Amino acid sequence: MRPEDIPRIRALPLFRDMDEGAFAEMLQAAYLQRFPPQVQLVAEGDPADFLYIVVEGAVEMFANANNRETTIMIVEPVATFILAAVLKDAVYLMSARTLMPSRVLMIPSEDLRAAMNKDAAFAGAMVRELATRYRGVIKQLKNQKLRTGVERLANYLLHLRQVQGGASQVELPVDKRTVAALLGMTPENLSRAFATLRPYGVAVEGSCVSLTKLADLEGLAKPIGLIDDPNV
Amino acid sequence: MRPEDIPRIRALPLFRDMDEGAFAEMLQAAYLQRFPPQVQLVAEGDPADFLYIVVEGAVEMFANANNRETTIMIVEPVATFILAAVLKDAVYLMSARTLMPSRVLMIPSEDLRAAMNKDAAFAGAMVRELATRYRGVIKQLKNQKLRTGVERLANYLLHLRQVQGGASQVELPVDKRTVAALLGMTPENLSRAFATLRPYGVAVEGSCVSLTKLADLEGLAKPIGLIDDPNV
DNA sequence: CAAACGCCTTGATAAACATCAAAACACGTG
DNA sequence: CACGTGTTTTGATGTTTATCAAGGCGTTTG
Repeated sequence: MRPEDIPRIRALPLFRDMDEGAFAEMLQAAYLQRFPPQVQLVAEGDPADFLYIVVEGAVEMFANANNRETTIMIVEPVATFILAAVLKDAVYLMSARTLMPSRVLMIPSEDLRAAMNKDAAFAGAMVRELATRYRGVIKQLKNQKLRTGVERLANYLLHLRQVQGGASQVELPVDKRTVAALLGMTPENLSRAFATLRPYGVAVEGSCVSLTKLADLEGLAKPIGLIDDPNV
Repeated sequence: MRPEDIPRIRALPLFRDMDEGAFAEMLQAAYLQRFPPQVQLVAEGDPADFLYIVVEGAVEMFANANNRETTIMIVEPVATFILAAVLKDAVYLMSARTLMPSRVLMIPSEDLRAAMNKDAAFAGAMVRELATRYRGVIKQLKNQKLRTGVERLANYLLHLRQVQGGASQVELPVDKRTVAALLGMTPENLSRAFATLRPYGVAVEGSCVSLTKLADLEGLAKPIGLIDDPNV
C-alpha cells in the first residue's frame, strides 16, 4: 500500500474515531490488490469474507435476476462497499466489478468484526455509517418509484454539477451504458432521454455534458432535499 | 402500557441483548399512544424526535414527490420504524400513517442515543438491526428494478403464503389500494395483474386470495433467495 | 329503502419504457 | 491507413404502465 493511502482511509467517517492501535492491527490483516477494468470482484450469493475499500479507480455494484441486470450504485474512492453483508456474516446481495484500473483494499470480515467488538467508538461510527447508507438506499428507492427516466437523468446531471463544483459543463464519470443502468433504463432510452432534455439546455458531446438554461432544467427535475441532498 | 407488551418489545432482536436497567430506564422515558386509522404519525422532512414502535395495529410508511405518492413498507407489530433518522438526528425521509387502530410506543431520540452510548451490547444489536434493514431495502430496490408489476405481485402472494403458514388461501393484510402502492403500481393495474395471474391458479375474492397451481405461479414468479428470503 | 359514498373493476387511450435492427461513430491494432 | 471491435444513436415496433372515464358492488347513512 502506498504511504499516502493510509491517512485517506483513516479519514473516512467510519474509521476516523477508531482507536489507533485497533486501526493499525486491522490494516495489518488486510490485503491491497490491483485489478484491471471489468474484473468481477464479488458475486451475489457468495459468503462475505471481506470488506472492500476502493482506494483508486471505481467499482460498479450490480445485481441480476430473470436474465436482467441492474446497477445499484457506483463506488468511488475512498469508500467501502458491502459493509452490511460483512457485519451480518451473510452472503453478498450484490455483485461488484471494476470499471477502470483500480486498487482495492480487502479487510477480512472476522478482523473487522473483532475490531468492532473491541472498540466502542468504532461501533458507534459503524452505526452512523449504516444509518447513512440505509437512508441513501431509501432515497434511491424513492427516486426510482416516484420519478420517470427523464426526471432521473435531469436530477443526475444536476447532482454531477454539484459534485464537480458547479461549472456549466459536467463530465460523465462512466460510460453511458453504465449511466443508463444506474438510472434504471436501457442505453437506447438514455440516448432518447438526452434528446428530450435538449430543449432544457442539455447538450451532450461524448462524456461531456453542458448545461445552459439551468433554471429550465431544474424546473423539469424538481430536485428535493429528501431525495437529492446527500447531507440530509 | 399493558404488562404483556413489555416482554414482546424486549424480545425484539434490537432490545434482546440490552442491559436490563438501561431498557427499563428507556421505557420510563417513553410514551404509549393510541391512534385511530388513517392518522399521520410523522411527516417526511420533520426532525426525528422519536423512535416509534408499533405494538398493535399497522403503520404504512410512504413518501411523496411530484404529486405522486408511493408506499415504501408496511410495519406490523412488534417492530420499530425510522430508526436511521433517529440515530443520525436527521429529518425523516418517510411519512407514516396508521392503517388501522394502533398502539404505538414513542421513545425520545435522545434517550435512545443515550442508551446506545452507555450500552455496548445495545450498540452491537443496533449495528445488526441496521445492517438487516439496509439489506431489506436493497432487496426492495432489486425487486423494483428487476421485475415487472405482475412478477412483483406473484412474489408478494408467495411471500404472504409463506408468512401465513403455507395454506392454499392467503389473506391480504391491507386493502388493495395499499397493496398496489406497496408493489409500486396503481390500483387499476393491480386489478389487471390479478387478472393476468388467473391462468396461474390465482383467484381473488375480496381480501382472500386462493393459490391453486402453486408450481405454475412459482414458475412465473421465479422467486430467488437474494430478493425474497427475509433470512438471507 | 333509497341515496350517498368509498372501493374495486373494466374499458379506452396515452405515456413511458423495452426490444430488435441497423446505421453512425469512436477507438485501438495490424 | 484500413480494419475490426465496441459503443452510441436512430428508427420501427411491442410491452408495460399510467391516466381518464364509467360502471359495479358493498357499506353506511338519512
